[in-house]
Amino acid sequence: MNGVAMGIHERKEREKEQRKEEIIDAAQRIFFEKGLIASTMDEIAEAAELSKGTLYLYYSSKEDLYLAVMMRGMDTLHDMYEQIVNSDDSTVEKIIRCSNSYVDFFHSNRNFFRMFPFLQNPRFHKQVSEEMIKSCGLKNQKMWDMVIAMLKKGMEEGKLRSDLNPVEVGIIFWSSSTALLIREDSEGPAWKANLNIDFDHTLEVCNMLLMESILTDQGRKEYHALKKT
Amino acid sequence: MNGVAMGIHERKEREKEQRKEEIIDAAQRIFFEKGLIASTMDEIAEAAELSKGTLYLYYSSKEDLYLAVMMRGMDTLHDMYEQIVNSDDSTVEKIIRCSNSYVDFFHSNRNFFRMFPFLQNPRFHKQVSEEMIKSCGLKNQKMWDMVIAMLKKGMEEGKLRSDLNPVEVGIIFWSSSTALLIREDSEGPAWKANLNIDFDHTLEVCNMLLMESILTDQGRKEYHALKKT
DNA sequence: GTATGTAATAACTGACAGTCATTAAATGAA
DNA sequence: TTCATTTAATGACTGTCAGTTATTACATAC
Repeated sequence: MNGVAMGIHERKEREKEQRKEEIIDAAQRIFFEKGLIASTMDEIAEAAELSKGTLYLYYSSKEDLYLAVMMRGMDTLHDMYEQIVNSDDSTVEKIIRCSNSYVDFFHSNRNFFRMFPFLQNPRFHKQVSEEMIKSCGLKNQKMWDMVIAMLKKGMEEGKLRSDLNPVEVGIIFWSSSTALLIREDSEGPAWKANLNIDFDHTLEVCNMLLMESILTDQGRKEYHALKKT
Repeated sequence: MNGVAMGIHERKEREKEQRKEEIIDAAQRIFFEKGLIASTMDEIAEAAELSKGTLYLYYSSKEDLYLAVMMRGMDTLHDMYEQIVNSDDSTVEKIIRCSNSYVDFFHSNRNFFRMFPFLQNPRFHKQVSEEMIKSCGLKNQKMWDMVIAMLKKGMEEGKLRSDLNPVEVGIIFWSSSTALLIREDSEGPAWKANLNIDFDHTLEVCNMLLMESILTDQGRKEYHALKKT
């Protein structure tokens, strides 16, 4: 292989990546509109201006393609968290900002948010390639690591109760927020109409109740001061 | 119509109900084993020793049949809660027992529990008959009413903070418990292996943190006394 | 014993995920 | 420039499955 051949090889590699992105673009439009079940590979192929067979040269199943789209959402969320965690705010402030960001993400990226529960259905995973699962898990891991490190630091600073397990605290916050937002998405209007419940408010209350319990006296003082501003 | 004819009519009615139950029996076996997606109506028909066409005389779609099975699980859960709420335990005690019962239900009826998230996916609902949705919603409503009434009573008794909305408190407890149990089901072993997290313990911590925050001083005293026994 | 209504069937249809034999295009050597 | 070879793309095809429908079998009523 000479220099020219190498250049072609690299260009092809680049074009392949580009094609993969174009396919995700098309898939995103269709999945956002109709969800996983109602979207068909033929539709996505048409939207991508490719034949269906070609899609399978780049992604090994519909579910793989679905995950590829979802990963973009995870990237967005990851970047938001990274920015917060790496800021020079105090830990208490960071925790508050992380909670708020999750709600913001829900409101401004609802279509991505709706994809996340897919991961929780183990029965779907059988359709998904091992590679994609690993890639997804890695991204997830990175996000958790950041959050857990933040909580651990809060404990070392004496802001958070150090008799708690930071991993457990992370799971509790994340899970309860996610659950309330999923409910808001699927049943929000009904609860609003029947019992005048606003889920955004409910989530605030939930976080407030949990914060009250996980903070030390020192942390709680800071928390209340911050809430007033 | 004479008396004899009426008797036949009633018998037929009875047999029809019985057939419906037999179909649910068969569906339950298949759905438990393979989940919604991987189960086929042909399999269920074979398990019920009927033709597929006959299933559609009794249930209008696969999803309807799935919900019919799920409702059995909801009945079980409903009965557990009814018994607790109607007992003569104190309100604080009832709340604790409700939380524990939910975990018990998860462990002894995991196949039913796995069906519940189906309700949270709005995209599936299009396949389900209006009638079945209504029937399901009603059962749900009854459970919520019980729980909310219990919490309201706790506030009136001065055990729970009365500046909180009992509906919101109910949603928060229910959602966070559900979320943690779903996670336990799908990712439990992985978290146990990687970070030595036990979700049953995490859920206990979560409930403890929330309880600490929602109880009044009086309620908290009772709570701690009860926890020691 | 025959007409009528009801329960059940099984062959059929349409939709869709995924495959594969074939075609078209780009590349590189002669 | 020509032609062989590799790579990308196609679209017709297959198998599966939810849901339908024309037909059959049977119980009831007269």
